[in-house]
Amino acid sequence: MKLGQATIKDIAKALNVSASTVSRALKDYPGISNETKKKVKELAEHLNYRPNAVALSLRKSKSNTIGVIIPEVVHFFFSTVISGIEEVAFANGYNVVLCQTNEKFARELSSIETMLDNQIDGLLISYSKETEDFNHFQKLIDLNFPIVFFDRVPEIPNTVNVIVNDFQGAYDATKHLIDQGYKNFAHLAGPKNLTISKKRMEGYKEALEDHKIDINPEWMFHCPEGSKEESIRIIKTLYQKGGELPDAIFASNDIAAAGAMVALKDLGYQIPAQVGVVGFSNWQFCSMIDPPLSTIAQPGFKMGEIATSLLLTCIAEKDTSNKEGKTVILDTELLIRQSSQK
Amino acid sequence: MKLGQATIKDIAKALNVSASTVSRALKDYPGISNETKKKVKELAEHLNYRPNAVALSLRKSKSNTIGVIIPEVVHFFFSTVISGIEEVAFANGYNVVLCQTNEKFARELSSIETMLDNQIDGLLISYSKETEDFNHFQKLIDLNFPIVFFDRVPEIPNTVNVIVNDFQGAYDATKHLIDQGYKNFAHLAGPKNLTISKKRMEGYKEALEDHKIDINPEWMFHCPEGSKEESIRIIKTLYQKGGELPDAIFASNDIAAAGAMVALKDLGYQIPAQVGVVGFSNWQFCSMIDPPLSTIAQPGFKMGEIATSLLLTCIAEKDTSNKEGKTVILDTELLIRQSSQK
DNA sequence: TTGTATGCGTTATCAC
DNA sequence: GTGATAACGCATACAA
Repeated sequence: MKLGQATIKDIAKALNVSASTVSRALKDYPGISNETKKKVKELAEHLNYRPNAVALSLRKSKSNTIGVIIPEVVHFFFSTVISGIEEVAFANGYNVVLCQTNEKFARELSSIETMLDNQIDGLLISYSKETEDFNHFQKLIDLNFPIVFFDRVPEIPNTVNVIVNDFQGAYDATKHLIDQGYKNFAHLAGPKNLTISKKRMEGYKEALEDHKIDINPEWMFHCPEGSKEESIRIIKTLYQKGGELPDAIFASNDIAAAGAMVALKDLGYQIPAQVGVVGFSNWQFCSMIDPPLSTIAQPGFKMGEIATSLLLTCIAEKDTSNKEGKTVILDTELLIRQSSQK
Repeated sequence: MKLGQATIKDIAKALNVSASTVSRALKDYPGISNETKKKVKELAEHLNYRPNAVALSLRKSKSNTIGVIIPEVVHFFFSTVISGIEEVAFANGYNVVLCQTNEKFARELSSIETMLDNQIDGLLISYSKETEDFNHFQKLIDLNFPIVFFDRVPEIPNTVNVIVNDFQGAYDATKHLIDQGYKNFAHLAGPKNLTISKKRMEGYKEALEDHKIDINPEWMFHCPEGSKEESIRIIKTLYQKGGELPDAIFASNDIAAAGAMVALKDLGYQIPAQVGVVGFSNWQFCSMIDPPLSTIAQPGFKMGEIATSLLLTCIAEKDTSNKEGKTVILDTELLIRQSSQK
């Protein structure tokens, strides 16, 4: 009895019945006398019997485990999503194995391999910033393997995705700045290969166009890192040049926005009086910094919940060859704080 | 060939050899002709053969998986620890299954059960705020099951733990406030049943005693939630009473400290001129809020790395009945920002 | 009502 | 050099 783990065999031996009888008794199968049922259950209880999930996986070719791959746990938004995932998985008897890629493509590949080796029943994934080739996903999809993408979704057909309405969020943020009376707009954009970056930029552009405001391409900055330091650098360089300068900044993530604020304050600019700033994601710090940062809230927990529900459905319907894609789009919410109220 | 997963049997059949031959060929066992080795390996490559980890677990009674139980992923410190854990686990061929308890005791119990059912090789755990009874841990320890506690460690003998020097960190923080010339000290303490709370309070007290400063018991507040709102409530209530008031606050976590700052600013107090504040943990937002919050940095990533290394050692030495406990204590670092510089 | 045989994928232990 | 068999823990088709 290693590790106190009693097996069906142990029970069978002790009771002088066969293993199958024990197995059936434990699951209330018909055709087992109440007496043996009782005996078996009592002993099982007494020995603290718990079925070996590994053996079950092998037997049933089902692990009741889903894999989750995300870029970084430390990212507030993703940690929120994880909570949502865990909640639904747990409630449905599923385990969660987690890998973070640290935004590395190689890590993404190897994580998926390992998870498949471990016979996960399905995969939830938000891919890395380095990922530009989607073959590894395509293979899984071709095999009809249950997979749901969230937040960062690949541009391949017939996938199941959960995203937020990045376009609308960016549009709302930009429109809000316009409504506040700001005139000259700059945008700190995310990594080029992420759809979310593109959508946010499109939302930004469309809001400006709808209000007949010129888009200055020199005031669009790509921030591959997405770090505070990066945007401090960018904003300082821009504002130190002098000449005509933006009085409103929409950043595609809060960290970049916070960096911009640091840079602006360093240079002596008043926020929001002279420059307005809006971010994206609603990290915890947004309400704590000075001035509090207006931003677009994303429903991370909900995204996790929905993605997991969809995945469980995919798993359940795996054999019904229903290969249609589907994309759930969640609404964002504009949170107006001081950084953008002129 | 479901899901494209070829098995050893498939290879054996295709090559007209036995499964054992294939198994041996793949692992370069002695006594296999180079020719068959080559044939087997080529076909394996071609079929993209990958060993079924579940079958291996069952066969070897070893899953190469470790369980990690933490209170909350959204907690910045814990997410840092996770990164450290993943790094070391990954580098050593281990998988990580993750459960968060959301600070619930019941959830902690059921998570452990499920993980054990899944035959994890070892457990890394930081228990919930609700956990006051350690029997579930004691059972595992009695069975010699590999388990390492981090950050929040139980008061039971012969456990393996990784913690930070909470006492010293709190002492440093308090001494720093004293050195800055603050006179009247208040403390926002953590949940009573956590050792870290006690240690931090002890460090706080000892620093005051060492400098012959009176400890006002009415200015020690327990913050079971650890939320911003909670400390706003506490601080507002305190300062609105009037009379003699503290001019320095040491909070046992950054969120509470940030809440205190919000409350103080609302009431019109100048930080750090009138009141100094120091937190604990060094969340990301500390450097972004106004004024930037002085705090005690904890090496979360390193904690994760060390805890995992220790666990892997425990797993390796499981049979050598070396039941000695061990506690690794990591140094903290005082980060002096504006909130405490008079 | 219960037992026997078989298989999930792999490998260790014999045997030839 | 290679193959047959058993075993890890469990569930189930088939017998009895």
